[in-house]
Amino acid sequence: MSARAPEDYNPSDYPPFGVAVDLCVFTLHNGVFSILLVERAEEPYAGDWALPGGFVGAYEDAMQAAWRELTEETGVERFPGHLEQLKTYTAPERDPRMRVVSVAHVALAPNLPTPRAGSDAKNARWWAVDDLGTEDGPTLAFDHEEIVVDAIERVRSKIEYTTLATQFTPEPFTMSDLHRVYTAVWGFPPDLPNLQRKVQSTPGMVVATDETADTGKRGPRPRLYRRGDATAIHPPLMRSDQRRADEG
Amino acid sequence: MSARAPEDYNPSDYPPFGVAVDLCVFTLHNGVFSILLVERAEEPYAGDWALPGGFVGAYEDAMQAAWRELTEETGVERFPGHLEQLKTYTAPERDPRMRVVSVAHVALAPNLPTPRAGSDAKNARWWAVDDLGTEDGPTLAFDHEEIVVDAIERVRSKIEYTTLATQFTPEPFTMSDLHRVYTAVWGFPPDLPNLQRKVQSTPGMVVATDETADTGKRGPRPRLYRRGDATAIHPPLMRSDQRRADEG
DNA sequence: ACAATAGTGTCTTTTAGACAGTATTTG
DNA sequence: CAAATACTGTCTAAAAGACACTATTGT
Repeated sequence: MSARAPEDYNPSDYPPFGVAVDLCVFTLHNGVFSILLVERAEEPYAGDWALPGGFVGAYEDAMQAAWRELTEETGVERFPGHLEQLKTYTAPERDPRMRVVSVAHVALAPNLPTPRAGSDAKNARWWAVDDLGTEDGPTLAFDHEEIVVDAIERVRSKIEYTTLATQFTPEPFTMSDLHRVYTAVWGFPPDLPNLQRKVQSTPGMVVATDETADTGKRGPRPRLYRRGDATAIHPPLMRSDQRRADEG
Repeated sequence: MSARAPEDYNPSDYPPFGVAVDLCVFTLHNGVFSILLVERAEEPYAGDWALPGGFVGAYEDAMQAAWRELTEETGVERFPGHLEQLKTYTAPERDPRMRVVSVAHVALAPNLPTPRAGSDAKNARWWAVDDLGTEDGPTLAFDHEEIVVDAIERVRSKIEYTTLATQFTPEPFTMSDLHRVYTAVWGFPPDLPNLQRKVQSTPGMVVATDETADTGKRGPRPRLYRRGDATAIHPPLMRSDQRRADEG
């Protein structure tokens, strides 16, 4: 991956860089934990799938650039979810055209619409996270596979110790909705009664409304909740045994 | 902080950036949780204290640049500790001279020597983390105060759920040494017997040697340990009640 | 002998995890 | 009324937290 330096290379050779933001936008699409990818129309990696993103402008920081790209790429007026910086990828040859570093971000939102393919002549769609890396899944451009792997792990672990799971479901929501979020993101169902106990005993994670939902299905009408002010779950809500893949 | 864009600004104006790495190097200096800062000799911010760092070269990634700076700035041959990326800071006006983004890193190591002031005509020293932000502490240049705050929180939280605390003490070490690490970093002493139980019940966190240390002091000779392969502590070791400052 | 330190054991409280049981609504 | 769903309650096991107690070594 690393480029070979010429013989007369002096490490105080500081080239100009392009600085880009890349976005790992996650949602629950038809209940399936999914990520937004765009199909590349041009070389390099034409036909492969890439993270949406773009360059940081002269008068904005990376976060502003990410918000800007987010509304452009998802086609929503005001992106209704959460955005945070993930990590910066800087391998010298990550883009064969020029030296560019990518400040990757993670975004979460409920129920985003299927992106309009025609907006800028790029094909864009949701991919099930579970299909990535399989033969049903996309081939990823650049170092985007590495970025996506990091992003998925970030989301899966961050809903353990923060209230971010509530960002995946529109308000108001039921406890079953939240349970579906955890199940979709983690890939296995936590115990619903215990989840409910934990969520409700975390001050400020959710706020009960006095309304109930009409699910159309039989059974009692479930209570509706809204997001609270709290950001942390303490102590965390853990995916115990299922968790054998550790990070540093 | 954000620069005003001119009237005719087009966001597809993508200027060249400088890309730097900044280092938050932490150690236990005489038992005190400390960070390495260098005094600036030139404008801007002459006389203020800054994080060590430098530009990323043409043929290296940020991690390589950080390792390079680390050995240069600490004056050790091979830096004996842990290094990881923290976050990237990209505010347009963070450096008044030019547009430069900083990929900040966190480094941890045991007992680093006091840096030689004369190496490159810059004054460099360890500052007690507790003195930062007080009148005994340094004034920080650029946006380095923000970076340092993020870095401190990263270290304090990361020794909860990883084995990184063992990076702060030379091998071999005693359980009291580890206890001193947690005490210094967190600012309060966890219960020693419970800490010991937790550390020893985490498979691969430490490996007992069959040796004991001669402390010079009275009391039994404590057993010596080395670092194990494990990186995660699961479930985490938490700073319970003392922890009222939460992060997102 | 005494004081300081290392390390073990034990008791209590809390929490997670599993799951039974009850209530509510629709077909 | 049956079936599915929402939700509460209960039991058990594990872990954290507090702290007593024993053992070892130097003064």
